[in-house]
Amino acid sequence: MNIKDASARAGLPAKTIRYYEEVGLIRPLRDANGYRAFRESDVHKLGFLGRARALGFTIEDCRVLLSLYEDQSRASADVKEIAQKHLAQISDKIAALQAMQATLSHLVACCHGDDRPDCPILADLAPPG
Amino acid sequence: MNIKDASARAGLPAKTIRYYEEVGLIRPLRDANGYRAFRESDVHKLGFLGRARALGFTIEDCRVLLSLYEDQSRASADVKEIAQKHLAQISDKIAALQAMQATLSHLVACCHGDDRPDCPILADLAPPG
DNA sequence: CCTTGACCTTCCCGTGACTGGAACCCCTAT
DNA sequence: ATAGGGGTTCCAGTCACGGGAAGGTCAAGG
Repeated sequence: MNIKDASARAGLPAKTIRYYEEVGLIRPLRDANGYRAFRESDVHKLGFLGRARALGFTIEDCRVLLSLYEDQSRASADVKEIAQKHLAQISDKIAALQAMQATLSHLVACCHGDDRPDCPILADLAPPG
Repeated sequence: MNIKDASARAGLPAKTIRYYEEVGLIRPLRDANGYRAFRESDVHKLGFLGRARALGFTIEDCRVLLSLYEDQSRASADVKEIAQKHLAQISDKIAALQAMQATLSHLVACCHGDDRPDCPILADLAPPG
């Protein structure tokens, strides 16, 4: 299977697939003409990677998750730990964004938003003094 | 005022200040020895930039906001529009992160997390079929 | 006068996870 | 022979800096 079909099957851009090979997440075979030859197992891995990335795992997390996935003697605790750390980071990001959201939505609500220069948003951004 | 004092006053790393000059957000004077000479107005702008960045505005947003800030004849509607667009992006990011959070926290709760290989997290990441 | 150490300068590389594009090769159909 | 639609590599750019090297400047102390 060439890269375009693998791309369609995995739902990932060809560029992304080449990148995943570059960083060593997959190792497709090569045809005599140099074209990548994807096996079912490669497409399967790409699907795994696409889902893991969609959940926000980093490439390095994906590397570990993939190796755990393929290790039949893994401990589920190892997977859970990675997921929990990632969850904590997600929570941190959400909290930071919600803080921005709170401040900004308040300021936006206060700004009359017409052609007059008076603006509480800029007033808040200005340093005190 | 040299860069270290400006850094302390503005609460921004010296590296960041140099970067802001590089991208044209500030234009400090130069002493005869080539050192940057920060005026009060420069420090003031840096404070503005630090706050705007803390609210998640991009550098390009900051550039526009700063010009509006210094334009006494601005229309508050212009400021409000930028803030509203930014707010929309923040909301999108929060929603995406919350979706990840929901999926992941469910999977984490389902994973017993011991030394057995059975793991619903990996099972969910695996493509169907 | 010399040295030390804390400043300052510019310049270049690295970050994460790709994306776009150039330049070029391969294969099939017309 | 050529046109097109694959494929390949490699380089540059993204965003907002941070790290670190190489070297200039300045005030204080011996």
